[in-house]
Amino acid sequence: MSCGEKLAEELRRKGFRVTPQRGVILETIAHMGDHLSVQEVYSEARERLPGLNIATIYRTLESLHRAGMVDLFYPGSGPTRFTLRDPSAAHGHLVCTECEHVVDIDTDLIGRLVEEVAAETSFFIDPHHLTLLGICDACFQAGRGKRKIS
Amino acid sequence: MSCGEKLAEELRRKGFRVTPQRGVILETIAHMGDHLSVQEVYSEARERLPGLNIATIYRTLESLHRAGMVDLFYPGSGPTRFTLRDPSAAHGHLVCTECEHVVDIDTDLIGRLVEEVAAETSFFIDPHHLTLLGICDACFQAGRGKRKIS
DNA sequence: GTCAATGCAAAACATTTGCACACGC
DNA sequence: GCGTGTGCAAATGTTTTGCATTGAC
Repeated sequence: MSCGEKLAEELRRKGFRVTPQRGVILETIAHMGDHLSVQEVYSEARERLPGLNIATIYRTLESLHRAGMVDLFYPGSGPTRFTLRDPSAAHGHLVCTECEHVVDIDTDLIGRLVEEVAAETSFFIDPHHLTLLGICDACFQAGRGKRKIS
Repeated sequence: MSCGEKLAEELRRKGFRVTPQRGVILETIAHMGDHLSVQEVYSEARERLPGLNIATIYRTLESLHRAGMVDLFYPGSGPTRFTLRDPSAAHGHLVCTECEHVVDIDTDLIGRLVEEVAAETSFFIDPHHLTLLGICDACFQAGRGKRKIS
């Protein structure tokens, strides 16, 4: 059974209907990997299913989100992006404001950050939505951006 | 000298022109406090200067940002918000995804988070853009949202 | 058969831009 | 007077919505 089929089954198990559109969307997401935008999935999935409408991507994504199968995150600029959720692990993103590159954050580090903030503020960071903006090492080495509080 | 006038002078000192529009915008920001959206400033400032155009707010905001006088942040949903920068202190926001409420993060805590991430990933979080999404204590007590990794 | 999902088109919303004119410095 | 800043209107890009139809269960 392919990754896409497993996801389809999970979606059905959670009470959502599995249509050909959703099948193709899941298949596409499974093949494309993380940090996807709606447009990216749309372009790719429409090749497999030409009549597919972009509103369907948005609505499917909302269903997947309600089903707890994808996490959304908001890079500082540009459209919302999303990632298939691994239920067993926290997941976060470092977004470089210079090169737009997205890097995943280590699960353990997320756990520590969540605890640290919770201990001090009684605010519980969503470990599936953790997105941090800043400067990546490559951009810093290249002299773009700065690493001091100005 | 009012807060707005001080800000106008700072802006002029940094090489930007101070127009009546910018004066009113600065005055308005100084009175309205933190976590403002463009629309909020626009509504308020237009009462003091009726012809004011919303594009001017956007452009002024960009100038203020280039001048290092305001910081932008991106709550999980809704428009970009901004805050006057206090040059002496880091500044971050906790945004509750249930009630949309925004709380400031303590300067020391930000410093520790920045260091912790930097040590482990060689990625430098921008301490002026730090925004964390999650569940606030009030919403958790009220039974909205959850505090476990699902 | 019922109700959720889809396609289509239009609307909503935030933000940006081109251009002619105004005005701070 | 030079060049930045402004108003206006239009364009852009993302996301949402109403509505009739389709199709999964």
